Amino acid sequence: MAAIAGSRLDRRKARTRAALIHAAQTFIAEGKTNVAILDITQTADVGMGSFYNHFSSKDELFQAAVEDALDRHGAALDEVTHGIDDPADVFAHSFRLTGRLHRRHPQLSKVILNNGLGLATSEHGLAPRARRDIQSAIQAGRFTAGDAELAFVIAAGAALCLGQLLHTRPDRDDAEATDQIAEDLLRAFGVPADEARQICRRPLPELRCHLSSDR
Amino acid sequence: MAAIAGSRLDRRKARTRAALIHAAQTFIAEGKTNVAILDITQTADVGMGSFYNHFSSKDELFQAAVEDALDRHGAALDEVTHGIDDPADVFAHSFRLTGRLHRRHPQLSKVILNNGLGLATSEHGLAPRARRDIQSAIQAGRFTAGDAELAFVIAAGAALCLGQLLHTRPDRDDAEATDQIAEDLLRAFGVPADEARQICRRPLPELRCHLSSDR
DNA sequence: TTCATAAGTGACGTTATCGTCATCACTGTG
DNA sequence: CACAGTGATGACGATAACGTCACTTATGAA
Repeated sequence: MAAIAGSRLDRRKARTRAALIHAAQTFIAEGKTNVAILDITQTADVGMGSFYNHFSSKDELFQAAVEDALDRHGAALDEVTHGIDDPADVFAHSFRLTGRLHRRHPQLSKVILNNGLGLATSEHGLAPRARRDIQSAIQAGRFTAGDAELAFVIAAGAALCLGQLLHTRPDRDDAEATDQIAEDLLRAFGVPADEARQICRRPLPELRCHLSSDR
Repeated sequence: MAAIAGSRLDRRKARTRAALIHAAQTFIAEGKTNVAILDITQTADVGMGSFYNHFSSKDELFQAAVEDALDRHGAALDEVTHGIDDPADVFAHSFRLTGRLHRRHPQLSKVILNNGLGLATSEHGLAPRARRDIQSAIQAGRFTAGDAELAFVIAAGAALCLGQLLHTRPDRDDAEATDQIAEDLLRAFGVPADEARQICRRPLPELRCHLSSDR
């Protein structure tokens, strides 16, 4: 009866729901947020009527789809940065990995970018984690920025626009651009220049897959 | 026959077109991009049939509405910064005035934010002006940033997320937050700290109105 | 004054999307 | 094996938005 088991019936329901969410993410990734519900259910390969067993409106589905995508990525970041002590390094790791995500997982990236700024102030997904990391770094004296919220604004904006840049200019080296911006941000937040450079050159761990498609 | 005159008939046509664009901007500002064409024409106080005399689709109208809004703001910025010599100061002026716009002209601000990241890479509107200013500052040796494009990414992202923050947290002082971020950006781009602070405390000129509503 | 043209108008037939509902399929239990 | 419950399904009527078109009004030239 737990969330995991639920045995069969629950699993079937979850599968249908996941198929709908994944279809929605596909459409979002293509910028198509005006698709008909019928199109969504056909893409998800479920019956039209099934839609209303799970969501009462298209907006509700899209919202769930975005939350799903972000929670997956956020959880993956938490997993990877779990053992890092230096808060500045945690921030840098998260930023650099998120920057690399735009090319490695274009669908997830576009889900994020299409919802864009709304996510920056959301209480779910990446924003609260980023705020948490920045706050930690300030409290630990690693960042000297006075206002964590403004530091977050700069970092979030850079992350979003960087994603846009990487999609628009396929010729640009994503890792190089991401690391350069991460370094700039660290300096802007008060980390000494040489140290910022060193942190942003450390090797990065692999991130596990995050989209519902990546079973 | 010039763009200005066109005498009467052209002016009438332009008025109808402007009414449609303004109506579209109103809806965009409310986050309503799914409104029916009939709603738009009613808001614009023109006949339903008139719509197709000017635009062949809703998307076309919305695109025109966004371009209109941005061009107005960009032109206003150019006007105000025309006489400033120091490129870093031009950048700071533009950024600080754009930050203040979010509260002073919420409608225009929301038009920008709703289109969000797409604008950052657009060839029209604010993006090319910002790139131009940053490039000038780098060439003049005022910014030491190596890559103008990455500097632009950080600045554009900060401007957008700042707008989102100011709409989400009405309690925050918009001028203070904007100037603080402008100062952070100048430092990130290589302007000495004390100079950055000084530049971002200079008094600002008034910006003329920019929306088609503000005749 | 008369005519030609450009723009404005809204009613109307067409099309697409919605959301419901009766029914079916699957699951687990007694 | 029969029965109850939960979810899946797609056809269907209702609704809403679309885009056209025949007509009116405004403009400017002859």
